[in-house]
Amino acid sequence: MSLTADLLRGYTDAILLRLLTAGESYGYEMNQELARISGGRFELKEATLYTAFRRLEESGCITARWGDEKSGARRRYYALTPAGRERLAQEQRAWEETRELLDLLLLDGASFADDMEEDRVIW
Amino acid sequence: MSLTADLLRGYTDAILLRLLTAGESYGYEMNQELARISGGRFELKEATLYTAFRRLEESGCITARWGDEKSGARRRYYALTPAGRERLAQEQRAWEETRELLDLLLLDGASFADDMEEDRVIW
DNA sequence: CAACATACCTCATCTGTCAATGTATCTCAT
DNA sequence: ATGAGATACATTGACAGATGAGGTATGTTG
Repeated sequence: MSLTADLLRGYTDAILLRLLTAGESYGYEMNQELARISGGRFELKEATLYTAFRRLEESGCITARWGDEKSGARRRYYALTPAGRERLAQEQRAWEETRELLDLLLLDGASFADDMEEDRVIW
Repeated sequence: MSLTADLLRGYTDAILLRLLTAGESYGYEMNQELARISGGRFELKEATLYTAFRRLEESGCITARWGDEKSGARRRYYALTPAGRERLAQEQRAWEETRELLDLLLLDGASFADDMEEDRVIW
């Protein structure tokens, strides 16, 4: 099972913001970077990627500029804004909370089948 | 920020399956149980809850039966099927993978701003 | 009797992801 | 030089899951 953005739905924006904390970059490169970092496990579909950039630009989390490439395809460079950094920090906190909750709801107390009748409460 | 299913999008089904490993239950009770377990942090909207049950029933992960309550509102009891257990196990594995990936992409290597020029690779 | 809790259900809408498709430039092997 | 493949961005329409708003019905309690 290869991980696509559907499982991380809602965190695409945060992931991109996080990447940009390393400095300005552009879509294609960022997606390659994601593939590299994740050991090939994760990559964004292009449509997902570029809609995310629009969203982030419109909400003031990133700014965009066209690069002045002398050769090769044109590139659109993105950079974090202060609002973007704030948003990232907030999403990171949300992730940590979500992670704990899902750990609790999905994984903790592994064995508790047929325990309902007893006083022993698993959760 | 109160956690709703939108942040855990896609894991609603797994959460319900997990609850049912403790034995047969019905929608309203399961939602209360979720609120209790999560210390009030999490609850499913009713529409989300019941669409999830439909989905799970259609995909053969749970079975449903009407309770024979002598008094009070009628209840629809759900129970895990073998397919449901298998599905849960699979979703649990998916969650663990997703969790590690998001930790990596969102949290690890906290300080690396302006390091792009150097050979020192953060990720 | 009114309010509230219990308990289930459906419909319309919104959001994020994605497949498909299109554009354009450059490199490299044949 | 021609065709394949990589680079790089963009748009469209479809789809799935979550939710707000509304509905039904019963039982309890002030």
